[in-house]
Amino acid sequence: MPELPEVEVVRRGLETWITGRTVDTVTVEHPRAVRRHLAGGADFAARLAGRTLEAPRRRGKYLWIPFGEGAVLAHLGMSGQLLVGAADAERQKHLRVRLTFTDGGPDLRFVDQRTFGHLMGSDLVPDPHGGQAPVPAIIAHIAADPFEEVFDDEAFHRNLKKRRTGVKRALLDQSLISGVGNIYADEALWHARLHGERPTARLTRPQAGLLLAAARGVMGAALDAGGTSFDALYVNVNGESGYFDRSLNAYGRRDEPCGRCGTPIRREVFMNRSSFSCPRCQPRPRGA
DNA sequence: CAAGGTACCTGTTAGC
DNA sequence: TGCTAACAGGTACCTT
Repeated sequence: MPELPEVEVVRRGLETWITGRTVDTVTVEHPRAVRRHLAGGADFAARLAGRTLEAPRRRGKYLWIPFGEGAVLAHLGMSGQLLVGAADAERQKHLRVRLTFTDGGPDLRFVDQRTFGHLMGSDLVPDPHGGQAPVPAIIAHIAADPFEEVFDDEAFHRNLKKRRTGVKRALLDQSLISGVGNIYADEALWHARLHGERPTARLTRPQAGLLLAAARGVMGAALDAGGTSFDALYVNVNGESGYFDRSLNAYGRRDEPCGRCGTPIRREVFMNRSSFSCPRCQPRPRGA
């Protein structure tokens, strides 16, 4: 599933392949792919056609390609792919949007099986979190991600203290910290030896620091490995899957021994999804 | 306003 | 063999 590292791999691929190229045609193959572009698919296409694309940018799991005062914003959802390939390549079964370029070179395709992803046009506004570069207005509520210079570790801890929720919920809350999804949340919690239902209000500053370091560590390692792949759904911009799942310590490892203490990893259902943790290293908080 | 539940989706796999 | 249920889960939206 595309979380921050996977989206960054896609961004880098796009940077190589589409920066400076001018869009020729835009074909929306499925209206759901542009459902958040409220003016509709025809408007989406019209806003993009003829534009020269600048270097793609990213915050958390959101990716955007600026052009002048606006941008095309992408979220890959669970299964979205942005594929650069030969303009005459076979049509993918789940092709949602296709862009061709005036140079006649490789096209750009948004392919998305489960359709949770989307593309949309958005105006750019000054970064509400203090960054130098403008950001799409529609993601103003998305927090900086932990690899950004403007991410404030102390503010993150202060915000955790103010919350009345569990630490995994907080990690998945993109308005507190962006880019972390279910997989890297479980991995970061395992490294920090915290159960996901530990109340954020009682996290010490060292614990919060350890958690941030763990999140940066696991996502950085995944980025170095070129993104994680658990099934054929995630493919980077060049169509090649990344490999990282062997490095996972908790996620998806039910009943396998914990890498620290050997206790079988447990699976719990939380927020309608799976959570994996070590029963010994990450004991449930009392009363939870 | 914070917190938490749920709809939205489709392909694969486990189980009977 | 064929069917059904569970599962994968990010985000907007809704209710409390």
